[in-house]
Amino acid sequence: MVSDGTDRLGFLIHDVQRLMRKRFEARASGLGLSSAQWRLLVRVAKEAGVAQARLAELLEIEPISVSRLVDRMEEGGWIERRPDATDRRVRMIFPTEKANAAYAEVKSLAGEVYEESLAGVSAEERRVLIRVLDTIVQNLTDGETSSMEKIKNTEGAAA
Amino acid sequence: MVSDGTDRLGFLIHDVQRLMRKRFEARASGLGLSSAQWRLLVRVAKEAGVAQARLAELLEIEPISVSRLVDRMEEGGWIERRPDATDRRVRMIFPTEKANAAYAEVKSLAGEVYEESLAGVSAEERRVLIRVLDTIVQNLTDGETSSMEKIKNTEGAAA
DNA sequence: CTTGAATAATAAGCACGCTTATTATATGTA
DNA sequence: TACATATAATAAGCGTGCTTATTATTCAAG
Repeated sequence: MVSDGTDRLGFLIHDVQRLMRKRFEARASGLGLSSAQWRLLVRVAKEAGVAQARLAELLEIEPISVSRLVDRMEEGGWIERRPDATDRRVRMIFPTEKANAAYAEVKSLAGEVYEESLAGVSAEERRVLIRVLDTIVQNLTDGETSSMEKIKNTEGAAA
Repeated sequence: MVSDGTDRLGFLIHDVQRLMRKRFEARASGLGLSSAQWRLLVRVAKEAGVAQARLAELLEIEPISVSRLVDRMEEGGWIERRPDATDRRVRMIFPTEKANAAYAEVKSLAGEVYEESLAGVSAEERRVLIRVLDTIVQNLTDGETSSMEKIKNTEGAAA
């Protein structure tokens, strides 16, 4: 059945993501914190001192994306880089006082955006939404290292 | 404590969008068509000769974003710009033969990505997903115009 | 110790969204 | 007609993701 609406899934997800980001950033613009920066900050708040490479894993983005995001966040005074005593390649990332002070406020602000988004959506529908989105992430994350990576690694790996 | 998972909504939507786009572009990379270009192509296929400004409305992105997207798609041979006889400001956008030839293939390719994403998701859950995403788009689109006169809640079925 | 592979971070440059500003053309009004 | 305003498209430049390549450092073998 093509008429169940799933043929619009990509368009819908794309629109929802863009609109939610826009709405969040309109709210947070006073603070100078983007939604990508907020995502990173949440991780750093939970694991102060985390290495950038680990952050890239947690956020599921590439290390270079973390690097440039951290550049801007350091400029913005949200985080700071400190050297790791045991591995000089590593930069440990810590939230600043400014970040800790703003954390609760931004979190509740994000919550507001979620509530606005979900106006008129029942508790049961919300549960289904979250469950299905979790499933999609798993479906798309699993296959990521199963087919392409294996092929790619066969060229020089277990020689 | 409202631990229904909606506090992760922004993160989930963001991840799903990124993963779906990545998956689609991995499939379509042979054609050289990105997901943004595919979205535009769908519109142009339905309304050949549409003006860029109208495309911006339909896609809900800014005219400048359309302008640069169209630049790349013209270079890629997917669309062509033609002058409008009655308004010299306007560039009418037409799909090329290449686009028409690839259309069905890319559409089924997008469908494959949706199916992979939704593996293990029941028909009922899919219906809820699409309905809720539609609701979110409406919730977030309404407030955008900042107009005072909104005709929302026009759905007759309140529960 | 030395060599070579792996890892952490970064640089360069692209796609696609944005805001703000500019150019060309159309249109409404005095 | 002439002028002011509106509209279509584009330019410049930023943020955030990416791929590919480079540098510094660590680690594993010989």
